[in-house]
Amino acid sequence: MGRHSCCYKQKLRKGLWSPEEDEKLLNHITNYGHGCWSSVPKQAGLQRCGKSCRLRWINYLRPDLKRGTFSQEEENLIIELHSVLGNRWSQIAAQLPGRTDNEIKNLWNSCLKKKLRQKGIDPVTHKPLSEIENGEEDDEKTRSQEKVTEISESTSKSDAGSYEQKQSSVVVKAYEPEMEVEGSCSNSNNYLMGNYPIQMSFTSNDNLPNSISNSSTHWFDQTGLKPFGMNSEFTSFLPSSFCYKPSLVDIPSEDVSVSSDSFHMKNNMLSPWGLTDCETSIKENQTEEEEAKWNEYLQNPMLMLQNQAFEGLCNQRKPATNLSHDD
DNA sequence: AAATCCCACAACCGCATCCAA
DNA sequence: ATTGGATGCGGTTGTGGGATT
Repeated sequence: MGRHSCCYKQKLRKGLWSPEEDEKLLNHITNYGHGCWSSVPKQAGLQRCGKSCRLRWINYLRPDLKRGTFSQEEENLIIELHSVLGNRWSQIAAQLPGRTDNEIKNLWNSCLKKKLRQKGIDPVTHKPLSEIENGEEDDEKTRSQEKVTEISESTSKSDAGSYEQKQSSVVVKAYEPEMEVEGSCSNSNNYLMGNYPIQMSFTSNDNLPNSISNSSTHWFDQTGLKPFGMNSEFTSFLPSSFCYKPSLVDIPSEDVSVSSDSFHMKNNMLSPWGLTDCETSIKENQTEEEEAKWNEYLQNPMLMLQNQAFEGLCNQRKPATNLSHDD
């Protein structure tokens, strides 16, 4: 027998929505908002449960829905995000404006899984099917680097009419706190440290706001879309999705110093805290830090892709504990 | 033309989590 | 600390329409 659903208990309607029901729900929410979903059906004059109304609104009636078929770029992004997030459909949907988790889940189950298999890729692990069959060990380093390459390629090829055309190059860096920093170098270094800011630099100022100068670096929040300090001039031109090429940003060694629990930025470098000379602590509690980082990854899966690649690159370096500016 | 199959999409179900009482 | 309602999420099923036999 099992549990009775709320609709059964209350003898409410189930199944497909009629245009009249849609109109009632749409009118009600347009006029009054949804508020408490459980009270919506009564207020809107619907013989439905609140859960059903919520779902109908989210998946069909919401005015900001994109509808229509998924573009190739959207499909690529879903595949990339799925490789990081797995079946966390709502989080994947959060990266695709106008798309719902249900829509993406359906697309995945009906189409993308099949496409991946046809390409010889296992849709669960995102590894080559042959590799799984042979039980081969992964080369994390190689895969991570390949992943960034793939993203770079897909973003550079994609959406040629919009953001990518305006930007000749955008580079991004996410900092990794517990990563050891390679010391002593006279030239520029790829430092891997810190965890919150993403740094982007622009190598062309074509179509960029005046505040973003050629070859300058700028700090953004974890989404990569909102600058620290909220400057509307920035947000107005930024892409609505991940339309930039992730790669490492070089920071001149004289601009930063690092100790075991903090890093220090000098020489008028732009920082996310709006200070030119600032210092921040790195949390000592590893468990909390890992948890926080995982939450961060969930909010911005691109960070994980980047960090996977960075870890791969970092593993190729010699470990070092001190940073010297002398060499 | 009818039956069957396949597919995409919509909706339901059950569980987890949150939060206020 | 417990409880129960509200909400969110992911897995699964149902439905309708087009393609195929």
